[in-house]
Amino acid sequence: MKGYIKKCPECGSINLLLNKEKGEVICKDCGLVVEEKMIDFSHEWREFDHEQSAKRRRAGAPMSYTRYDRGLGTSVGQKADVYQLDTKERSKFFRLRKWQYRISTAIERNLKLALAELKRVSSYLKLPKSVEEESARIYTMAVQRGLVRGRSMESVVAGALYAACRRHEVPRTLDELSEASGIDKKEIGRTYRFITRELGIRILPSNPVDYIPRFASALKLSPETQSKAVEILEQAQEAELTSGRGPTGIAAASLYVAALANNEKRTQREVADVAGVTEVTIRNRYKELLKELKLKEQIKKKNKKEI
DNA sequence: AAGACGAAAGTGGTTGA
DNA sequence: TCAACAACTTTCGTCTT
Repeated sequence: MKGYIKKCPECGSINLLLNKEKGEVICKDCGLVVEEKMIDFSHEWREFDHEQSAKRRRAGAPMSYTRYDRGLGTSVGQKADVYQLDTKERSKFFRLRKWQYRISTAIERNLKLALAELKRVSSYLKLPKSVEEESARIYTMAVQRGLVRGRSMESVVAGALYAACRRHEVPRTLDELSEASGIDKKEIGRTYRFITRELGIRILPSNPVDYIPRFASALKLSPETQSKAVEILEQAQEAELTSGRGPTGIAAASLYVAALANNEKRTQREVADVAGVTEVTIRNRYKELLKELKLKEQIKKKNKKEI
């Protein structure tokens, strides 16, 4: 968590002060609270045996970023007990409750809506829990830093999900995210780039291999073909055919070639569709693969054997 | 007729002055 | 901030099976 904040978003100062007690990061120069509600993960005690540990442990259910209040909400009590108080106390009570309500309506109402949307999209895409949690965390930070302003909530949610997928190496294409969330692909890409830049999240370029299993199963290709495709992909990476190219295109071309070599031919159109690229891109990658890896011979040999 | 192939023009994003 | 550029797409005509 600490690693995400490098400088003050307001004045750009790197002079940040961490206040552990309050769980806040404050900019020394302009006073902006850069991040709040941080968690201190450090132990302030040590335990030497099971009994001590049981005595000292005091945490409850795990906190989840997928709950808008992280499962730790507070609300000022219900009306029932108010009537034991005198008039003065009672008005104080109502004042407090009003404030509580106002505070929660600001950030938390947004979060509540956003996280509902996030869960919806995430379950639509059948994303693992860890990714959902990560994206919720990213979204929460984006809200705290005011990055949602001027952008639609949904697009930021989609961007956060995309980022979380990439970080956990379960890549989904922008097209899939777009279909699931109903946000324009370009918009998601823009928001994704914006929030990762602003939050200083480092994302490795996605590995084409991560796409293979999903594409292969969508095309109903055999496991042999799938591993063949991975093999081809590795050769391609050795030959430095992969850098700078769209990972989905490379994955698609490898699958196409592998299917061809294993007599499970799929049309370029079919492969292109599941990979979310065009036939032309597949052709280009395919051509490079043939040229650089001399796969032509391999395929010919294979065909001869079949005959 | 469908699929594969390639050329040409257009798009959105990155980079370097 | 703008122009050059690389990757990718769209579109379309031609060739192959």
